[in-house]
Amino acid sequence: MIRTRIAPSPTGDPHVGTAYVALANYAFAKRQGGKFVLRIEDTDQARSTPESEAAILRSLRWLGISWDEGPDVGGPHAPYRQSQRSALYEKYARELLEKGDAFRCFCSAARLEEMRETQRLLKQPSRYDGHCLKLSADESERRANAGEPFVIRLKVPDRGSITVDDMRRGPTVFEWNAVDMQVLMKSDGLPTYHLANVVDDHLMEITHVIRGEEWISSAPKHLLLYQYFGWKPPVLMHLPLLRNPDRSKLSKRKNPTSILFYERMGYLPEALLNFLGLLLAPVESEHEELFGLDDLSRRLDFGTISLGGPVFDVAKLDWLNGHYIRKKSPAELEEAFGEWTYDRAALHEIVALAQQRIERLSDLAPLCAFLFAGRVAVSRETLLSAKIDAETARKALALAMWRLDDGPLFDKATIEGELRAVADELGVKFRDLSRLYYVAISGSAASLPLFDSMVLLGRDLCRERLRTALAELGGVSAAEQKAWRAA
RNA sequence: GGCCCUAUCGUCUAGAGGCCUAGGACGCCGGGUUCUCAACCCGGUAACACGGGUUCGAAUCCCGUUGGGGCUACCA
Repeated sequence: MIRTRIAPSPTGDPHVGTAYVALANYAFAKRQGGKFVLRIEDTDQARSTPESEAAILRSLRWLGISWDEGPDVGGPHAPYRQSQRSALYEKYARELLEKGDAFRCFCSAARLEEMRETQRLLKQPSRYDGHCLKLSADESERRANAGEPFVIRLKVPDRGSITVDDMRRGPTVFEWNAVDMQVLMKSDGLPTYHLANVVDDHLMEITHVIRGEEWISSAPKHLLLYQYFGWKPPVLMHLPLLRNPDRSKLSKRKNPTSILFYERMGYLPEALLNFLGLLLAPVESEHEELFGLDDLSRRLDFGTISLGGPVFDVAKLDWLNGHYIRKKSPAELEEAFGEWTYDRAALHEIVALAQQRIERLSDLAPLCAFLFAGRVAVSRETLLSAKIDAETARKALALAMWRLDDGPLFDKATIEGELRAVADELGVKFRDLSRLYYVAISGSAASLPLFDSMVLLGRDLCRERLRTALAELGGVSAAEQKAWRAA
């Protein structure tokens, strides 16, 4: 029985890359009557949030992807949330420690940093130097008992090599002396991805690990863990990474990456699914181009999948979306629009906000139109004012984007607080800066109240409008980004 | 810097030594249809990164160069 999994980390917006990998796993499992598991990798306590987890589950469901086992539907290998499986990882880490396949490391961050710097200078691979490997078992035990903080690292051989086999790429040889002695247990007692992932994949009987290409270089560590535990490793398949138009790894700095964005923008789930599917299962003729989940399962073939990282081509997505919109009956389209647009309560709110600002009923729709739009047209002239020059404006937009990105909440108070903080940071009055935000968000300097509008629009659309306005003013260079973020 | 992956039209790709004067789709351009615009139909533009091999024959195999990407955390 084939068993695959998607293991998202609930540390932010549901990413289209997650959907892409989930789709590959789902389709591969279903194609041979296997099971597809969803597991939440929330071992990063600082960054994981329940809001993010809920959004990821919801987004995948919205796309039409379902799972046989998962935190919400349960299953024979529950729990499916790593934060609830701590005892397991502790047990296995202890086993490695006892067998001498792992060791406690008491090194300070400063020492490790210095070590890496030296290694780079000497043109050597970055790798733990084995400092704490020399500690005797007694001393290691004694220091741990004395309460000294430590991590547990994987012991990696100094010589020899390992071959990683990939369904599409075939074998790749890695020299052990270039593989780092990865931390398996953090000082907070929680496992890192590397340990948790191996333990869970084994326990959950995952037969095929289909994941992004960024994991290739840690595959040797994972395989070594399977060896140490005496477990049969899964078959590996590394998918190429989705790219920005400039070919770098798809990132929200340069592109909308959140599934929520595409949903709010008015893309249909079947269109997004088809688009992602096209990147996984190429077609030979135009007659095969339109397909759904079942067809993807039938056609997916990792043996021939293209390995050049595909650019996320929104123009093609647009075309597909148009196709699916036209294919609907008017009644279906009406229903889709109803689901997409604001609910009754929000509509009430919108009308209330507009009421005092209109003189004729016919003023209502134009005033509110920006709330129903994806992007709005902005120009340099309307964005800038006598009080705010282009430099200040660019910085104000960039800072607003970054501030609004973090934090689980996107409510009125949060937005107001963050935007006012930007004004303070720039040493300008918020009143002078507000016009910029009004134009960026609504397309006009005369509009509905800003913070309310932003809540209604949601984080994803707001971020995209700020990004669009920023691009109109010339964008932000890498150097500026670094400097501004540091300050 | 080190290690690894990768390379066909602008983009997604077909191509598994002769079927390739390299096919399709999106985009773009032109035409048709039409009360406008879309949609639709027809046509066009456009690519095997480069250099060496192997072979009777290479987009396809090998090596090198170059380009792109990833990893290099007590993040995943």
